[in-house]
Amino acid sequence: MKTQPPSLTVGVFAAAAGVNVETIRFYQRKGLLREPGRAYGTIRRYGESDVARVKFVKSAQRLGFSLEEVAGLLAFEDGTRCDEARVAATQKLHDVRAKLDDLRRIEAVLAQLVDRCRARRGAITCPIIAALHAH
Amino acid sequence: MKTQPPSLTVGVFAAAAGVNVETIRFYQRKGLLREPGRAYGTIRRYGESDVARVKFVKSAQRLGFSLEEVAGLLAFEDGTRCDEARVAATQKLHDVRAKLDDLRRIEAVLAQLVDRCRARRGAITCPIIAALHAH
DNA sequence: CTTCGGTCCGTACCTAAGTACGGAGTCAAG
DNA sequence: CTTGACTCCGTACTTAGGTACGGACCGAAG
Repeated sequence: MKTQPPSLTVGVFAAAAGVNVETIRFYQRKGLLREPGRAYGTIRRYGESDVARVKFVKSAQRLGFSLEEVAGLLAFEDGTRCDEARVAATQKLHDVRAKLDDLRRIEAVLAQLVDRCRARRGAITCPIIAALHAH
Repeated sequence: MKTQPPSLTVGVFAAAAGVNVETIRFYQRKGLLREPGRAYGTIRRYGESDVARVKFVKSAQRLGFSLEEVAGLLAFEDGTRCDEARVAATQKLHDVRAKLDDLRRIEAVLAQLVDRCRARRGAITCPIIAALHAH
């Protein structure tokens, strides 16, 4: 596992992570991302792990985690003490599983809709709501 | 299936749906919720189906759907033409499945972390990022 | 050693999704 | 028929998550 030294400028870094430079700065202000020290000069350099981190933030966000929650997830990676991490991770695991259940329900209903629709049964009054109704 | 007539005032309705009154009005402005006509008087009445609808919106939101996307999902229920519905639903189905994949990945990593942590292997440098790294 | 794109930083602005406010109207109970 | 709680409506404010702006500075290329 070669951990190459930080070598990317913000511009390159941001592009690699698929966000814009301002977002990087924003995440730094929020404490989601370190501000690398700037050896030899006043310009900061970033590494691949930073890119991965930002990509992770974006993925988690798409799944409905707020930046604050993402910060919680990232804390595990950042070496919180084992006990705290376990408790927090267990909690998050519950959350995630609840989300999975909900999503699976939606998936089932959508799949069914598409299916019925394909079978051309005239007016399909799709019961998406009904399906979710069961909480 | 008894569809009782609208009989709830906004206040009761909002409480039943677990949101506040202003949110109801907001959803109406956004077209996510009908504004019931007000038979006999100037006060609006809502029914159980409205409650279900709002609850659905809230569920979908928790899963990372924006109100706009939720509106899209609800359009199926509201009887769009079959062809359009099928196309849109198919698209949504892809989205949902992508979300499911991501969530499952996170679930796996979290479960693994909790597990390892329970086994007390000292400092766990949890590779949440690495796991998500594979997109 | 100039030059010109990139960085740095503070501050201002933007959209989504609500929340709050205040005045006017309503309606059921006393 | 008055009161007090609730509704209605427009408008303004708030929070999260960014985006945009503009002046000063840096640093590699010519």
